Amino acid sequence: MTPAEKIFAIERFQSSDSAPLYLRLKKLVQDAIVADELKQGDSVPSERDVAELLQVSRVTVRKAFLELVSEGLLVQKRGSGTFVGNPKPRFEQPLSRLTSFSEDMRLRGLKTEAQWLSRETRLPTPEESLKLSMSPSEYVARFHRLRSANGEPLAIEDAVIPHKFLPDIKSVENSLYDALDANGFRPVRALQRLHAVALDAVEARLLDLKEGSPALFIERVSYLPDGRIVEYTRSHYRGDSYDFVAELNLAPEAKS
Amino acid sequence: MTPAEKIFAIERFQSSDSAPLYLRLKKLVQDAIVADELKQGDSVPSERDVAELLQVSRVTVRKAFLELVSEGLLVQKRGSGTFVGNPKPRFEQPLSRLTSFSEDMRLRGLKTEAQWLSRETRLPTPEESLKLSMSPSEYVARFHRLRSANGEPLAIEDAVIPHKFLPDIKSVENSLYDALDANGFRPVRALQRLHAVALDAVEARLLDLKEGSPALFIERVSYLPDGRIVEYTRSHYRGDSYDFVAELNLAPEAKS
DNA sequence: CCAATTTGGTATTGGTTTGGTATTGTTGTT
DNA sequence: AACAACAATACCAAACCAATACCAAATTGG
Repeated sequence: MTPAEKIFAIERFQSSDSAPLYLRLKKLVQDAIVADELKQGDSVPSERDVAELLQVSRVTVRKAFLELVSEGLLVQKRGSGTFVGNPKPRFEQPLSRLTSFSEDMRLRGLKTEAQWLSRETRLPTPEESLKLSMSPSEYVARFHRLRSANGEPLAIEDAVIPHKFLPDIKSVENSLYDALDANGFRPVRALQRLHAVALDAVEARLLDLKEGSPALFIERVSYLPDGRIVEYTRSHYRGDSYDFVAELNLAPEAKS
Repeated sequence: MTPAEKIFAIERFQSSDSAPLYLRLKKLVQDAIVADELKQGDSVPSERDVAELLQVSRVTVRKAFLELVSEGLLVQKRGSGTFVGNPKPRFEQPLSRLTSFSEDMRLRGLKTEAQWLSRETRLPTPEESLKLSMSPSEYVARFHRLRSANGEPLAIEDAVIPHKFLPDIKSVENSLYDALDANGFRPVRALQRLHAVALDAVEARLLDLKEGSPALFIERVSYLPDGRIVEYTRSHYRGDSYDFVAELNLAPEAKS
């Protein structure tokens, strides 16, 4: 018996409960998530498979899944499947702010400029497909720019957005998030990964530095409320002019 | 039977697993690397050869190889072939957790080592006085160490604590926060500032890198519940092995 | 040096799997 | 009797998987 068959066991589903079938299934999935039997990112059996396991129609399964999707517990993608979403940020308190470069600079009172290196609609690279969880045949909008503040180049930013969230790439003038917001697709959270790198010749020239100079490399994936990935951005921040500041709180589980 | 034929044996490839062919092949290669059957730099049979061995199309093999390439496990060169890459593990630290290096590594189940570079009580430098908001005539305890995980140097840490919070500097064996906790002075929050730097000759030698290699420089000031500053630490994390990860939430005030 | 060969790289197509929608029938409630 | 909720069947379309065919860089051998 596979884990999925265990979770979607007809015995769990059939109960003395007289609730409608779709509500019972909904609760079954909720309980499995709470019990950590289904974790974020896990794939859920297809609607047809669940329908067969539980001996109900696929539309009944669908109705249950749709409610879970609207609550962020599940994420669905036609042709791909159904996956457990991330309904709640892992940390109890927001510790860092999700802002775009423009907003960040504005908050600091700096005048920003952006030089377009590339702004185009094209197909994603395999790596971008993976990070964005999208089909390689689905178009993306790419915004590649050199960001400066007070006339000084500070960062190279390479953002990739699924085209469907930003049909008019010309609408992005300064703030990427403003443009996404205008289309009703503002991200609410993101996962960011960063480490130090040495700039290659091209990057160094753009940032007015020597090849090999240290830079902060940041890779970010951001999410809509319903769990869909809306942005994948890679940035290089020059090491000598850009500090990231974070205010931290004690991690409760770190108590020894 | 050559080693390659053994690795890419159709028996290993065919399994009861119902996963797509390309994912099975991907896993086969990953497993061979983990088992050290394929080592860094080894050449991998050509796509056509693997396709023939496993009786699938070359594009199916290609799809598996492309994902492995994007993850750094394989490297491809047209006309030359496919080789095992250098998938060195990268350590990750959540950027939003206030933990010491020891706790962080322990949470990951890694064996950590620390080599003392310096552990002494002395007067603070002017910079340290400023950061700690203390009198230059007040003693501090300094803990300067090279931190490693699994035998590999990862970070240089230079922590300064006002002496009054840590009278017995010998009590710090592994975790600085454990020792502070034992004295009732565990920090509850911190302000951290980070950017990329190039390692100088001394730092580079400690971390087994070339002078000028990129590193992440983190400066942290942490606070007791009553607002007193309890720690000022400067660390260098090598850029090639250490990722910081942050999960972010939308800043409400950033709405435009 | 150059043609042939080997290798990775790309475009296109068709079948299958998956989610998405429309419509219809049954049952309970008002 | 009318209506809403529940649950079904049937059909549509996006995405994935896997194939064939062709292109081009790099290597090899004469």
